[in-house]
Amino acid sequence: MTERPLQFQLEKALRDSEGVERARVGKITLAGSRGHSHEILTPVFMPVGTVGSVKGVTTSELRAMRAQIILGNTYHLYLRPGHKRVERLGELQKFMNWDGPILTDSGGFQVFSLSELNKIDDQGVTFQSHIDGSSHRFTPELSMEIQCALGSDIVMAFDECPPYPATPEQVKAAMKRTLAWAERGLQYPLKAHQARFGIIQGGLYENLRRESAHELTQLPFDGFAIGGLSIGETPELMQKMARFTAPLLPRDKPRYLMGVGRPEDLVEGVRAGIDMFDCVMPTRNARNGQLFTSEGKVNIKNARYADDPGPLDPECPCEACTQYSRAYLRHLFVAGELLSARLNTIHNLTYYIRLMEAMRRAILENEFDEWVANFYKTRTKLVQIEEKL
RNA sequence: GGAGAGAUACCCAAGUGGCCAAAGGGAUCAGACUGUAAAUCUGACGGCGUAUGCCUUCGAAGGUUCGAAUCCUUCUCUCUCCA
Repeated sequence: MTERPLQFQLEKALRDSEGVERARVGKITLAGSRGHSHEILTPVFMPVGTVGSVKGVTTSELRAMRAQIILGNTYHLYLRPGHKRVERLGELQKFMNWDGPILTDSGGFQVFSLSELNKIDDQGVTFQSHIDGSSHRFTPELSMEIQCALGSDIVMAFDECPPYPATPEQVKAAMKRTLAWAERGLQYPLKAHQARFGIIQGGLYENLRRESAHELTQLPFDGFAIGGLSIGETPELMQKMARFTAPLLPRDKPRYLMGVGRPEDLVEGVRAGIDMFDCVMPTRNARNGQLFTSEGKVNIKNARYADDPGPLDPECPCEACTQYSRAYLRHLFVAGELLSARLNTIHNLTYYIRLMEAMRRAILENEFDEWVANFYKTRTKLVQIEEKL
């Protein structure tokens, strides 16, 4: 009897005031390729490495900050350097020298983000490459073929992420298509170690989310993702939909909120009952000079840090915080030094990963509510200081 | 000493009678960023005001004109070439 490529052990779940299971702690075990299994402690934040690189940092740096799993992107790696080449070079894990697990996004998000360059029909999507304008056709089958070649540990279904705002009819059509594509993708054989996640769509319509979850969870996926959020709606609406959708997903499988988000969105996501998150925010914002700290966000380019000899975040153990001053980090950013992007990225990812670790600990120690209250109190410290000035 | 060119906002630089508080770039200041077409994008950038507004500015002083960064006179300074 072959083991499933993914097993999820729910260690603890807290109930909210209405008795619904919410914030939870668990352990994902992935079979892994080449006989190396992986364990992921949840809740977890997954750094995004779209083109086979978490921008600005090495894989040894990712290991040092205790990143447990990272993302790669099907569409981007298919275009460059080509999934077959990656496979020849030992699959994505070996190619990028990352010994941990990898989740690949299916290219579904690019249906949304590159919407001006594509045409969707029931069979698939015809893209124009953002690199050279050449035409490419993606189908659920091709997405699976590419992810199979990449050898990722978690394979995402190829979905359609409709834009926001969209009419119920549009969202419903995308949701139905996502469902049909999910079933087609499941027919495609993957490697033995590869787990599959389905993606719930339905926009901001509760009935569509419910229908999507109901249908999709009948299919033999190893985990379920909530897609189609954080695409322009307010954070409050996004959080509300995540909170609505999370309990619709099986309690014995991982729940993944795609593309989210700000630190407070992660807190609200965990509180809603989500296990996995990914977002470009810590890496992209790092390159743009916005840093997340235990006291709130810091725009390191601000003039007020020019003479600040203190650490970026006194509570952070990362290299940027322990070895350099705010004044120096600001100088690096203003001067356009590459080291700025690297140190900022190391810091933001460290902050995100430690945030998840802290939430996991708080849940296990039955202190989650207090922890959340304290989170909101301390992270507004900078804002309060500003208001006083 | 002779000939020529020039002086515009923090810097570089357009502008040769009204559409000019003055293009563009840089610097500076601030903001945004949510399954990465992003080391990207947006805004402010003489002063005051919420503002249609008012005040001060294009080397200096004076003049022409209804109106001047723009035309005239003188002065100051800078650069290039020739001696």
